[in-house]
Amino acid sequence: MKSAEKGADWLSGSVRAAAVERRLKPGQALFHAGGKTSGFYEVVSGTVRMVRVDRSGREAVLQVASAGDTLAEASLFSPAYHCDAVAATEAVVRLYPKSALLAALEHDPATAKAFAARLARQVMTLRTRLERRNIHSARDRVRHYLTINAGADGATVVLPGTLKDLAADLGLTHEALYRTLARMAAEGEITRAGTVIKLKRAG
Amino acid sequence: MKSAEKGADWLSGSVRAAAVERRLKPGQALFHAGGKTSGFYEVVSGTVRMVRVDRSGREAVLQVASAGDTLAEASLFSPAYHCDAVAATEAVVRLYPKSALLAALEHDPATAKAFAARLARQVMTLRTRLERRNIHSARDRVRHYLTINAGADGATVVLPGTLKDLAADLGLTHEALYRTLARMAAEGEITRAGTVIKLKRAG
DNA sequence: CGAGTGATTGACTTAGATCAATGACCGTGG
DNA sequence: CCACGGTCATTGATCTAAGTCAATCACTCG
Repeated sequence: MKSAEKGADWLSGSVRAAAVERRLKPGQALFHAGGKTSGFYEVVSGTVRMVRVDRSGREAVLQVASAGDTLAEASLFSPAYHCDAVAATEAVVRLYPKSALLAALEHDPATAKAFAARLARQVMTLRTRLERRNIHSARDRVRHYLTINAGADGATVVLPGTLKDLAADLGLTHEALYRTLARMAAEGEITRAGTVIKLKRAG
Repeated sequence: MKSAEKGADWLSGSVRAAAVERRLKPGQALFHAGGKTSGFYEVVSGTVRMVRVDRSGREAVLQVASAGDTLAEASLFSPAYHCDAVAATEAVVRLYPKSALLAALEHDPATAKAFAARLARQVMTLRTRLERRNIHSARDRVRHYLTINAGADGATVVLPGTLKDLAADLGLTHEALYRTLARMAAEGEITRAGTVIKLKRAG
């Protein structure tokens, strides 16, 4: 329970030791486009919104980061931020200073490898989630999620959060998800016990 | 025009020199789940489909990689592949051997940094594309794309491919995209000249 | 014991998917 | 040099799955 040992366990102790926490009020900015980059962040609690605003005032959300998510990794390799980050709620973030990270990349192959590994896995799961969004039917989207997240037995899925969270992840309204799951259960395709779903007959 | 200098220009010469090309017929497998990992790939031409098949035969597409895309970066950090990769068309891929990459990560900080930078940027754009898919209205999705991809003047967007390609990227049917663009043009929000779109009035 | 949130189901509406047809282009082989 | 097959771009008509609005019940937390 040493304080230096909190947070991202995929970073070496020296980098974690250099981390700095910061508390944000809702609406408070973490950084602005054009500002000098100081490192990348991990959201400890609350949610932070990354927004790109073009010169004519149009806004576009690039990412909404919640507890456990990281943000602005790419800023490590850029002198200035390319978007704004604003707390959407009361929030706590942890800054991993650019200098510490880059030094580790240079001098500590193990950390470099771990960092690259994490990014590569992130790329993989993001690509998969994006691919899922290409599926139009709600039911097939749910199937995609379930088959990919099935446990070792290839049939049991334990949801990490609420059904509403899952609905958001799938890009469905919660109502649509409830109905889809209800139909799948009614037709014997799945079995449900609270937050645990079991896949039944194949295809 | 040296052959060792083809392909991913973000990799050091030594890694690129170790690359191996392979030609695939449609339906031919590049690797299988459980197989020993040999490295990650770049698609030179054609398209390759990554598919996860669970034990009961259900399939789920994880990624569809086309010319210029890379795949299986995460396999660098894993002893075995976790999905199948199958050519969807006649295709040519380039293998960057695991050993060469990992050696570079260990001994060549510049390459490690470049590799991490590429992954970080990929994570960023994937998150943005995923965020875009959270937007329900076709029109707002198009707006999101346009404001984020506007050029230096904050108004001009040059499409990288055809409108059909864009439609796929946005998760819309091409018909829906044509109609949406037509409406936006009719209402003066954009101007269009072939593959170039200009944003007009703000908000 | 209220207030807040998740889970669920019903009724209604609509944006976008589907199906279909047409014109513009473009490369290519005879 | 041109006809033909292929793809992109575009527009119309129709249909439906999913979004939206709304109400209820179960739970948990101060």
